[in-house]
Parts: sequence; structure tokens; C-alpha cells
Amino acid sequence: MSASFQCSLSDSGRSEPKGNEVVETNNDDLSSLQDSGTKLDTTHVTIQLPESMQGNSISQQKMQELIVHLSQSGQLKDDGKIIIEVKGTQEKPKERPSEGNSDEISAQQSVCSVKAPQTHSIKYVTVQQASGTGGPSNLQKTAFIKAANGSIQTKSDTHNQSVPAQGQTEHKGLGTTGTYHILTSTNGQHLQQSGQAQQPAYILIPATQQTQQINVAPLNSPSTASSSSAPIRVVNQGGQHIILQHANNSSTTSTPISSFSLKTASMLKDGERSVVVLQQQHQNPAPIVPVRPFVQQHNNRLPPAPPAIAAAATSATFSANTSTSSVRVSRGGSLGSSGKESSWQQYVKQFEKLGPCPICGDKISGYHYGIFCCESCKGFFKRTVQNSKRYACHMATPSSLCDITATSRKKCPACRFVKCLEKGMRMEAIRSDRTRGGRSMYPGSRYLRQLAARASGGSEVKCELKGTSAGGVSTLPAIAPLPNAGVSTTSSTTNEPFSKIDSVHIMSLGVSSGVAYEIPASEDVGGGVYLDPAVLEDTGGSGPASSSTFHDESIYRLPVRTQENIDMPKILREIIKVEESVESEPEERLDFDSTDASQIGVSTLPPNVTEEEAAVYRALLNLADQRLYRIVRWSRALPVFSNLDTDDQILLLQNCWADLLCLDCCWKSLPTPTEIRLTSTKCINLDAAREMGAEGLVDSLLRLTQDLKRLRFGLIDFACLKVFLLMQGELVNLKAVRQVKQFQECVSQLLMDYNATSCADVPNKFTELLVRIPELQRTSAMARELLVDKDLSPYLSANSLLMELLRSDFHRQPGNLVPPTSVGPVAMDTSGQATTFLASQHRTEDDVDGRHRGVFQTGDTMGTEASSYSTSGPL
DNA sequence: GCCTCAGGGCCATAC
DNA sequence: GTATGGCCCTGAGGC
Repeated sequence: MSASFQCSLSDSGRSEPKGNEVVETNNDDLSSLQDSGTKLDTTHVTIQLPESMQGNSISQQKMQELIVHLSQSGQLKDDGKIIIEVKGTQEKPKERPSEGNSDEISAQQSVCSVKAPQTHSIKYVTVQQASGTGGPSNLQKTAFIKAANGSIQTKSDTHNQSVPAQGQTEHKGLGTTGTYHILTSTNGQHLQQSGQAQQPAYILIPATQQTQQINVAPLNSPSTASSSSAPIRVVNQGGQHIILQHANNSSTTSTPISSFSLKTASMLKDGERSVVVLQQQHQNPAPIVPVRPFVQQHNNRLPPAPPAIAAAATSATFSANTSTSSVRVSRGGSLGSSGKESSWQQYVKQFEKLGPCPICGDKISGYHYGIFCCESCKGFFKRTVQNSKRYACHMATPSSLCDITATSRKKCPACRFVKCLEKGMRMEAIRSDRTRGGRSMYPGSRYLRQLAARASGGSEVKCELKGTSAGGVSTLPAIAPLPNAGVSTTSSTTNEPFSKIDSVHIMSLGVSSGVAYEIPASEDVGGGVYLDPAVLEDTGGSGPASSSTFHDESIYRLPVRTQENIDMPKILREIIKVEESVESEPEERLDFDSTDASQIGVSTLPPNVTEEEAAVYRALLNLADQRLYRIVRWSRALPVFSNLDTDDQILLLQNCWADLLCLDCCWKSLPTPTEIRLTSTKCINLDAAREMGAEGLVDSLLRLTQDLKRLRFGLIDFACLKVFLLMQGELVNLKAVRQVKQFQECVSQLLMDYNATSCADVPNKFTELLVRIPELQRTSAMARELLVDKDLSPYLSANSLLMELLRSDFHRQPGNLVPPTSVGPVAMDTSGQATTFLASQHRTEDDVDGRHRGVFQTGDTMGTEASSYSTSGPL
């Protein structure tokens, strides 16, 4: 969720607008204006944008997030309505009156009224935008359909404003309205264009480029550029700017925004508020170089016209050519050649005006691996990824990334590489087969984005190219921005390059050379910043599909942005934050030497087990025990869960601990599809597992890991799936059934939305993930049976959490005839009664009894010792 | 068939 | 000896 939405929603009721900001009001006057007599619960949200923005739009996704957030916060009831005002008045931002009264609502108003027919509540959201010049108007109608299962779907439609849609209240006549088209649906697919000739493009401009001037040229032909261009819509998203190209280029007479800057000062923060404001650069627009259509009719094949180039109207190569033909420059020198310059020199010339390389400040040479950057950084990035290079920053106490400039870039390749990633370079753009030429097909590649743009209309391609990478700014998918879009962004409120608060873990799995080390990364490295290890084994033809270069070597994992302005709902942020917090804890030890039998208390080994083997078992079980403690810490840090009754917490953890352990194994093993990763430096493969009698388990884990990898299982997926597994509201004896169910549904919905909107390259990802749960549960059942088959007492302390949970498993088996004489508190509350999905794994009583005999043979002692858990233990 | 453009490779230079 | 980076080659896709 965008900062503006987030902030406005976080403060209920009226708030004081300060400067250019988003405010939320509950203006009864507005309500009365919009409410056509119905007694609906009304929520008002005002989005304020400054002067000179010819319009402003909210993407459908934003709308949906807004609705979801309002629903979750209880502010939006069924049969309620929401009025979203998008203010874009003529007043100057700083002179704007402090209170948003109805008189100010002169620019736009959006109205969402709700009527809930039975199982679905259909929320129509209309966004009306006014230029103040009068003329025909259109409405974007978006239906938010809240299904019975809690999911929210959207549908879009465009219609003329003259006839208010059913269920909507009347809009105030505010002059010319424009229509923007929603580009993505909840399933991540592009919606068909409806009605208008063009569709908008979303262009993400990283906030780091706040000082970069962005020139926006009209879409129309150059000859009409100055008079009939489409206005640009600007919204804020998670510290990034989204420029939404107006779709209506046919009838609007609004003045084009020719040039504006994104200024640091415009990114205001007011407590939890974060507001984006775009300020117009010039009252009198600078000369605009018509942006050449990238495709189709004009046969202009210039490289994308960067904004700065557009500004440089007198540029030799990108002259202010007002004709449809233009000087074409190609490296082949076929056109526009000076005769003496090499083709390459000519080619490079195109980018001279682009501005500095976002990484080192050198000259941009072109679009490389996802961003505009210089040749040097291109080569550096290529070598680093291709050769799996490992760097280390030698700063003793790094608090920020080393300064990377054209002169200093050689000094710290570690920080340079992190900066490459941070600025949006994509490792998946490096080809594993090293084939030359052709179009790159990695997710997010410009080519794919162009294809997508064409498929959805074509005109926005021009816009996309125009807005692409101002001054070397990295670009992001113009449509349906990827979750890791934030890779290319930095803080929206600061120009601080980086911070080393979070870390990029580049961990080697090599035993000897595998020195785990950290490369400092930015806390601003962007929303969803997780370079999925699966990406490195992309199945795509041009990606590093079958590369063995990467996946066995390193994992590049950047933290998901968790700062306030992250573009995701609050609950999701909290979950991610908890996940990151737990992940940041020191890694568990897998120590084959320190766990001696004396600590266990049982020194008698089974006759066929050597001390050496016992040490291995002890180490592994101890590792599992440590992981379980971590799981408990994780769960207790979760919202909702931490507020549950202790009995409920115990019950829920009893139910899923093995699932979580197995999922954790898979998660850690994503970079090593042929081995299950125990720690960052130790793995177990099938051969080793066979020797330990765990071949089936490891094989199942591997298959699961590979499935998840194929699905591009990321941190958000991981975190949400864990919550999903934990919060099982169907458990018998669970007290807070409703809260648990609601939380699970909420997280499920968030994950579905996230996957639908941000993981479009993995069809049905959410469903695919859910389908894996039974397999995960089978695997975890296998693991528990394996543990039960082994007599663990020689290897594991009696008061280990693992032992306790296994004991609780035993008690939860239906029909267990011989309960242990003493049970730990973990099992006390629900012994013999709680049934779970795992309990449905049928076992015979004899089997269960026999398998557990070893586990419980010291039950009395364990019960006594373990009882401390109830007060001071993990639970 | 030509052009685009974003990949990779080569190799002189720097460290 | 290795890393760097400037220059050029390559080739799928678009027109």
C-alpha cells in the first residue's frame, strides 16, 4: 500500500493537512454531497496533490488495497461507501488551506458506494478527474467484489459520466474528466482495454532520482504535441513514484505537463505520514522533444528517449525534431552517421545526455541488465554474476555502503555489487548459456515489458520509454510492477545512499571455501527486495536457466523493505518484519563435537550405533530443537497470535511444528536443489540421507523444494505460508477460533493479492502454493514418524522442545490406549482430544505405541523437567 | 532485408 | 596474475 494510503488510513478521522499531503477526512458535508439519500456508512479519503499536476490517478491496485485496508480496519462496512477525493487544485501546495472543506473539492472526486447483494458486496469505485476546462467526461468504474471466501476481486469498466452507474452516487460536475484504465487485475493479467484508444502506463521512478528532471512529452504526434497531449497522472507508491499516463488522448484539452522534478522536499513526512508531491519544474514548459513512437506506425526506432534527452531539445542526436521522422542512430551507422565517428561512438552519443550512471556516476552507455548504466558497471555486474565472484567490504564497522564513484568504484566491489542490485540490476538477465544477441526474456526485461505494453494497447509504450530511467534511473516493469521492483529504488525521503542496517547475505555453501559473509545492503533496497534464488535457475531460455554457476554457490537475498512507506498492507509488513527479525538471529549451530552424551543424561546407546553416529544424531536433533525454539519465538512475535490464550498458542504450535520445520528446510534449501541445507555451510544430500535411513524424507523435501523454487517462492510467500500453517482455526479445543480463522484468511488474502498483482510471471502461484501444503504435511508426518522410529533419548535432552512436541503428538493420536505416565505441559491441555489434520494420518495403536516407546521411556523425568516450559520455557 | 538493442566476448590497460 | 572497462560482435525480434 502506498505511503499515502497507508498514512491516511492509519489515522482515522480528520487530520490536519500539512503542506502537500494526503489527508483523510470524514466530512459529513461531502457525504451529503455524495450520498444520494442512502444511509450508508461513509468513509472519506482525500488524496491531495499539488498544483500543476494535471490530474492524478489511483491505480486499481491502490484502490483495492485501500478497500482491503479499510475493510480490515473496520472502517468500511458492507453496504458502506467510500468517497475518495483526489485533489489537484490550482492552488500552490504551500498555500493550500489547512482544512479540506467541500469547497476545495474542485479537482476530482471519486466515489465508491457499496451495495451488498447477499454473498457478495460489490463496491463500485469511480474515479473522476477534472482538468477544469470542461468537456466530455468519462468514468472509470471499478467493481470490488468481495467474495464469500473473503477474497476481493476487481472488475473495470469505462463509461460515460453522464449516466451515473447504478449504485453510485452522483458526481459533482467538475469539468473535464479523464479516464484511466486499470492495467492489472487481481490475477495479474492485463485487462482488456475498454473504450479508450490508449491505456496508461505505469512508470516507476525511483525516489532516488528526486533531483532528476523528468520531462514528459505528449503521446500525440509531434505536430500536436503542445496542444493535445495527454496529461500525466502521478501517484505515490511505496516511496516510488508512479506516473500514470493518461489514457484519454482524444478529447482532453488539458495542458500537458512538460517537465517536473521530483524533489526531496516533496517527500514529506509527518509522523507516520509520508506524502509524495510532484512539483512542476517550469511554469513555462521547457521545449519538448516529441517522443518517437517506439513501435508501429512511425517506424522510428530510436532508443528510448530519456527524459533528459527530451529536455535537450537541441541535442545533436536527439534534436527537437517536430517531424515524424527523426535522426536515427544505430551502431551500424546506417543512419545519422557523422562519417568519422565510429558506430559505437555514435551509439554512445545517444546516451550522453542521459545523465550519470546511477551506480558510479559515469556515463551511461545503454540499458544493461535492467537499468541504464555505464559500460563499466555493466561489465562488472556481468563478471560478478557469471563468475560467482564473492566480495567483502573491508570496512570495520560499516554503517553505510562505500562510496561508489567513477574513480572509487574499483575500491570496494562488494558495495559496488550491492549498489548494482539496489539500483535494479537483475542477475537473471545474465545468460547462463552465454549466447549472444537476441532479445532478453528475463522477467522484467524491457522487451517483455514492451510486449506487455503492446498487448495492452501500445501507446503507453511511448510513455514508458519516455519516462524510463530518467538520468540513468533504473526502470521497472511498466505494468504490474514486480514485487522486487523496489530493488531499483531507495528511500523516498532521503538521499542517503545506503545503510548497512540490513544485510545481504551471500552465503557460500562450500565446506572449505564457504566463508559466509555479508555484503552490506540498504535498508532502502526496496519493497519485496528478494532476489529469489529460484530466479537464478530460471527456466526461461535466456535466463541462467540451467546454470550451475549460481545456485550452488550463493544466495543473494535482500531484505524486504519494511520501512513505513512500503507498499503493502500493514499486517503483511508486520509479518515480514517478524520474519526478518527471526531470520536475522544468529544461525543455529550444527556442532558435532559439543553435544556430548553427558548433557543428554542417557549414555546408553543402541547396540548398533557408534559414538560417531550418535554425535551426528545429537547434532541434528539439537539443530532441530534450536529451530523449534526459533519457530516459537517467531510465532510469539506475530500479531494476533501473541494475543491468543497460551493454551491456544500451544495447541496451534503443536499442530504445525513439523510442517514449519520442513518448510524451513525447504526455504533454506532453495539455492541448493539437490541438497537439503542444514546450515549455511552444511547440507545433506540423498546419499547421506540414505545412510541415515532418511532417504524418503530428504527426497520428499527436495521435491518440495524444487517445486517451491519453480514457483519462485519468495520471502513474502514463505512468511505468509508459515502463518497460514500456524493459524488453523479448525482445531478442536481451540478457544479463539474466530480470531485464528480471521487472521489466516486475512494473510491468505494478502498473499493471494500479492501473488496476483506482483507475481504475474508465475500463473496461479497462490493456488500452486496451497496445493503444496498437503505434500508438506505428508513430508512432515514422515519426519515425525522417522523421529518416533528412532529412540531419541540417547541423543536428545529430555526437556528438549522437540521431545515435548513429539510427546504431544503422541497424545493427540486418537485412540491412544497407553498414555505416558507423565506428560509435559505442552501436551497437558489437549491430550487425547485435540485432532488435527496430522492426526488424520492414520496409525495403528500398536504402531504408535511402539514408535513412541523410546520417546517416552523417560517420561516421568521429562515431565518434571519440561514443566518449566509452561512458565519460563518457549511457550 | 535492414534495424534495433541488450546480451556476450575480446583485449589493452590498470592494479 | 587478475580485474577492469572500452569497444565490438551477435542474433532474435520488429518493421
